[in-house]
Amino acid sequence: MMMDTRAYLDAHFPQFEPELKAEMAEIAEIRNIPAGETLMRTGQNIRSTVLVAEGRLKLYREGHDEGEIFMYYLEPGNACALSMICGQQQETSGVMLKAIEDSTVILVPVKFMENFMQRYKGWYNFVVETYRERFEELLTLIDHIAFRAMDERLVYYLGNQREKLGTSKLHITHGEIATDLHSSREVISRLLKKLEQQGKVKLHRQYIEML
Amino acid sequence: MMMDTRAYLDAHFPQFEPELKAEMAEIAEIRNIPAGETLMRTGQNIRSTVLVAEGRLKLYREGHDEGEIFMYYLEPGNACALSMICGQQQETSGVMLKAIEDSTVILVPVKFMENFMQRYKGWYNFVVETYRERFEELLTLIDHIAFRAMDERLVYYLGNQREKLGTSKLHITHGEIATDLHSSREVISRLLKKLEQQGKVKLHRQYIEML
DNA sequence: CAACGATGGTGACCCAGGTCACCGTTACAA
DNA sequence: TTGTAACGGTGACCTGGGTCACCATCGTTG
Repeated sequence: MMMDTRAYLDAHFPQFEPELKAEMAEIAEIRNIPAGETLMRTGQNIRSTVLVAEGRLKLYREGHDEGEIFMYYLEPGNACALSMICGQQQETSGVMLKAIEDSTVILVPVKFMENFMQRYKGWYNFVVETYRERFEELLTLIDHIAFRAMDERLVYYLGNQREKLGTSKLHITHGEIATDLHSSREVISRLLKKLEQQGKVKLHRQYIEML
Repeated sequence: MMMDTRAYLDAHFPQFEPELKAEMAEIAEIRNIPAGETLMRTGQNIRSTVLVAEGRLKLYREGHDEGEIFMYYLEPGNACALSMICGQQQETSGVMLKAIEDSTVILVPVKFMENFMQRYKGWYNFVVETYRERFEELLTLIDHIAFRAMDERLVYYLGNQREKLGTSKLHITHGEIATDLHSSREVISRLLKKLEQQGKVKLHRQYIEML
């Protein structure tokens, strides 16, 4: 189904003022991203704020030499906090955005940010709230990797997945989990088995059932 | 030396519009924090944005049960990004602010934030820039603890200290470094000695000289 | 059906770094 | 002067988790 910018804004950004949505519809660009594709921000400077209209994307922090770590999901109604900030300079800051479902994003050139900020409370609140949430999320990530052991991180990860994906049958491979937690498949397999013995999950081929 | 709010603003926040500074001087509160004192934000909700006028503070992330990790310094002219966000709800988000020098902060109640944001470009730019810098800093922290080994983190830490403190004689104990990196004194001592053998630093009692 | 790739299980091994125990040195206070 | 606390050094030991090697199972495609 093909929708136009205004329809997406109406559907997922109800808190925006009608006039704001009208202005945005004029200037924004729509982009479709097929599942699996990554918007690497490692060189290509995004000069637009990214609003998610459809689908689901995963945001990763990339290590200096190979390796990555999962930060958080972006869903319809969310925005990429980084893309709101990075705009002015082409700082790329080793972050990777990957679509895990076919997704649609709305790109609003950053040059309008300041103007919208001053004229629309709906936009101001949205931006502040976005920063706040992502900041919290990064702090949570920091204390997980700094203070928690892998088994605890795994439990948290699985809980998070269930919540975000809205199902307790997680169709995710051990290898993917290992990538997201920046660990290795073997370790994740071992820990999962331990969780199964504790009766917290049930392992199946291709998916994990949470109990 | 006792200065008033306006004098501090003139000294360290030259990018603010004169009218903004005038308004702020009316409503802001000044607080002095002696060296060593901590503004724990674990329960006490800061309803004000914290601007640093004098001194130097360290911001830590606290672990769930004891333990902490150093995030970054706040210096005159900086603001605590978290205090800009957390304001509305009393979310405390396990962060600790510790003065390492006698410090003075300017507290601007958050209820003025939105208003200033819309009326003063100087304030808007300051806030956006603050978010951007701190976000970057958190991302850097994340990839250090996620991807780097302790020796590399130590080197980075020392370089950072030299830069921020403006001297290559670092008056800091091994124990403090261990706390900041969330490691243990013995490990830091061993790694420092290795760095000394590599000719990168010279160890003295009470301070470390960087070469 | 055969072959291959993706997935997952398992044991053996290794190592960074956390912990423990203990000691030496320096500074400062009683 | 003598405690005493802070600081720093060092060896012994342990463990979480990363790595390697290899094998089993399943689904898909030629």
